[in-house]
Amino acid sequence: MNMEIGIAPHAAEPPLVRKLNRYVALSSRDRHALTHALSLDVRNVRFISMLGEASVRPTKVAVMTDGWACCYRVLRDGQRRLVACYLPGDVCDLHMVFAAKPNTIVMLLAGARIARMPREALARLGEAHPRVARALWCDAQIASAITREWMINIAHRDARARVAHLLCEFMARADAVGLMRDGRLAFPLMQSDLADACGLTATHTNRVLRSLREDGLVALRDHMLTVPDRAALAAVADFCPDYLGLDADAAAPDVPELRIPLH
Amino acid sequence: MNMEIGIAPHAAEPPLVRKLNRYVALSSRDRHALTHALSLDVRNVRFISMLGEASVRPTKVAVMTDGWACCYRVLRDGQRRLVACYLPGDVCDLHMVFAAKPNTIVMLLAGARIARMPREALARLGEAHPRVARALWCDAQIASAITREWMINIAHRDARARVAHLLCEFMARADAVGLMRDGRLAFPLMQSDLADACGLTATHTNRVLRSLREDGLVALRDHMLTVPDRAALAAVADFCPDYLGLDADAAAPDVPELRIPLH
DNA sequence: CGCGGGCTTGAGAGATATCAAAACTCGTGG
DNA sequence: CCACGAGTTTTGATATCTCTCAAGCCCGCG
Repeated sequence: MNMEIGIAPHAAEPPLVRKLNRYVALSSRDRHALTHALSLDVRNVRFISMLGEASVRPTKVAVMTDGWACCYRVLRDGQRRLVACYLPGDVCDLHMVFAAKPNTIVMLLAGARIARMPREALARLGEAHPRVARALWCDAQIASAITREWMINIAHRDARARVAHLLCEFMARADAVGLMRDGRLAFPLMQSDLADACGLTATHTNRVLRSLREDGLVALRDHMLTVPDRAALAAVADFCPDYLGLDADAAAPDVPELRIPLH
Repeated sequence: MNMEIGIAPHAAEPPLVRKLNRYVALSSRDRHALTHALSLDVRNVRFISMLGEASVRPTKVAVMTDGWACCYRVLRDGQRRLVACYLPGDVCDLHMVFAAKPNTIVMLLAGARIARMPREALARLGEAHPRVARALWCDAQIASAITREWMINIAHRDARARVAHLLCEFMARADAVGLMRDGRLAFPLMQSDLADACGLTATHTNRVLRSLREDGLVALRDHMLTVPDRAALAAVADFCPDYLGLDADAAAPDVPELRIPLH
């Protein structure tokens, strides 16, 4: 039934490859090299678990292949605050590789699968495949843009809009990697995680979710997020997905000139 | 009187070069190349003014040489929210160069000076000088870490601690580029900018500043920030400067292996 | 001297936090 | 199969921080 068989073995390409290919048109050699590199060290995560150890620079870079992960900032009193979430195709810990003293940790949620590459391997890949390197810069900048957007969300919107905005973002990102099934998304975060990401208390997040549910905008039950009318939710959230860099066409006009090696 | 003459013409090196040299030990050829590239297009800013145009990808990358700049996220209703501030040595708009549709604008404050490099020139520089490229990655990741910290600040701390934290960060960064003069810092931001960066209203920020002033922690007058006891302010703010990557020694252990070209 | 932008202060409203407890879910062991 | 218990969600009542609106003040500038 798969009519794409004649075109390319796309199904075999990891989500990261497909994503990067949207930012920068990669050659088939580029894609193969990255796909291969991502196939050498794959790990399945049965239960929620930490990726690496707190405050030590990872020697490998981890890429989500399946499932969800969360990045927490660890405060000095031991508290944790959610600062990012990762879906398939996202690089989890590049920021820690460059930090002298990483102050974040990544938690892999149950059911996640990651591919890991030694940082030297990634570096060599970047040198041999400059378009891949450029795409990784784009990706890192988009990750940054997402953080900025979370900051704006927390600083600027009221609780209802915050939660709605976060959910819209998750759906947009999930959509881009084919995780949405007619308005439904397997959603492993707890309400307290959502609260944390929105700068709210769990109690108040619960009330907000109820209010959204009562308005028929959102149903969150059994680890399943259902949004009957995404446009309506986006209106509540003032959500504009441009920052995610997802619309393939508008993607970075193929300007091959800006490159900075990832050393 | 300058006893450093015999060592190196450090004074001539732009702040960015000195900063990058802390992340990655640069060769003198690296430093010269970057210094030269930063000397070709220098611009003085008399009055507050926009860098580039809203939502157009810059063709040149701007680097602060002197003074202050602010980066705003532009919301759909035309409002602006402060998402970053730049001091000498900071790259202003690299994130816009990679974005398909930049949603931020950079404002240069009166008295700022910037150096601009065409992005192709930066790319070539990165290829010819891999250590510079790696340092630019580090710098971008630190910029990201600062954004994360602002997010935590807004989400996690009360108004007093927020303002104190932001001021601590500014002082630490200013210190690193030699802008502090015995506990005093020329401080061009208005209270409403501070408020914006902290996710507070200007009114409440004013009250917080008064409270900090009454406790003898902060004096902000005549565009001059005075902090008699930085440790005391840091305690109020729960400030830990590690994320700024400023302590030269702890800086990225010279691991030359991770490079991704900036294409 | 008058004017405007930024700073300061006040009073009241409102959104969100805090504290507390009940209801529900799900895996586990008896 | 049921009971248990930990973790999660839900609800309620109250406290409080921050916002909103409004006015006065200060100072530099035309």
